[in-house]
Amino acid sequence: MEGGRPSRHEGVAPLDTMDALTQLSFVVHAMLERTAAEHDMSIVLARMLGILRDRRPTVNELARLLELDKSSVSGLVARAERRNFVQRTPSADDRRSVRVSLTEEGRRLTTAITAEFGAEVAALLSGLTPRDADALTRIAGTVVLSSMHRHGIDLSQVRE
Amino acid sequence: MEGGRPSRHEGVAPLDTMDALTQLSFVVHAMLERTAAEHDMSIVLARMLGILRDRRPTVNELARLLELDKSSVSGLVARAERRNFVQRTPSADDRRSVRVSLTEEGRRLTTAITAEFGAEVAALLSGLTPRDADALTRIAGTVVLSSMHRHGIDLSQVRE
DNA sequence: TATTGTTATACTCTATAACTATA
DNA sequence: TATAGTTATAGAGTATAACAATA
Repeated sequence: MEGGRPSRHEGVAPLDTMDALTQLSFVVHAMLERTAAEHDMSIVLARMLGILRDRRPTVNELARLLELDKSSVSGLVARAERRNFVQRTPSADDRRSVRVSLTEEGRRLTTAITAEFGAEVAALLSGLTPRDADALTRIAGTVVLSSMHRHGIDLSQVRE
Repeated sequence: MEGGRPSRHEGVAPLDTMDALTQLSFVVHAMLERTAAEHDMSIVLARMLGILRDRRPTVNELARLLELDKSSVSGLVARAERRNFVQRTPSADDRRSVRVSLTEEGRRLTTAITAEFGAEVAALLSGLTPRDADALTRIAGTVVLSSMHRHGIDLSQVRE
């Protein structure tokens, strides 16, 4: 998880698979956190706004996409609305539902954060050979897809 | 960050790479979260216990390792102590400091979580060819090390 | 004066349970 | 009855600022 391996200061012991993946995950996560924090946002909030870039989901749909309880999403949306990042629109067909969508300011911020994070990722990978960078992208994509498949997640639901 | 489009910026990593890395990070993070949650722990708590496997740091040192404020760590340690995962020992040399260390129960839990998480990672990568699994480990390790180097983190402090 | 750790305070994020208004 | 969403409540996790004890 974090401590422990037979680490040597000289020669730098290679990380084992678990540590390499875990720490890579922490590095990317911390990077996302810093990028979001520069706009006074949490990762979850930035993630929700990212989802809203091309969708107008209901609270329930958002909860499924974020794997959170609907009450958690309700609060998340309320705080985002208070800051004028999103708006709630009564659903036309089902009067119990609301559609959540980005405001102009929310869209602007989301675009900015996405660009900044992309630049950070590029910097993170700048030390890799093009060959390794491509390999990482390809293999990471494979792992993500197989993980979704294992969890029975339909791509068309997630990506649209 | 999450949504779809192949929008592109000059000099910025293609969205494919950014999405692949981000989503891989989320997959691993969610996996850690589930594993920790099975023991009623958060990721941060599990991470702290992992750090304590081979160290007896002060609160300040823990704060540096976890990149948290000392007051956050103080609360984290207090909650962990209340659950009998760690203990605080007055430091011998500096009477302002305390050393934080695992209890027997904390050590047992940490070992269990580490093993479970290792099994999850193995399952996650089981669909990869051995060649790709090795490549992922090697490239992820490279990225992590260069990230640490860029942030001026000394390996001997982190790994020991 | 400076540092270590705790506490007071104030947020965000999260879940469960109870509620409302629709369906 | 069942579902969509909110609210009440409780708790973890986080940071800032103020504090006590020690250096």
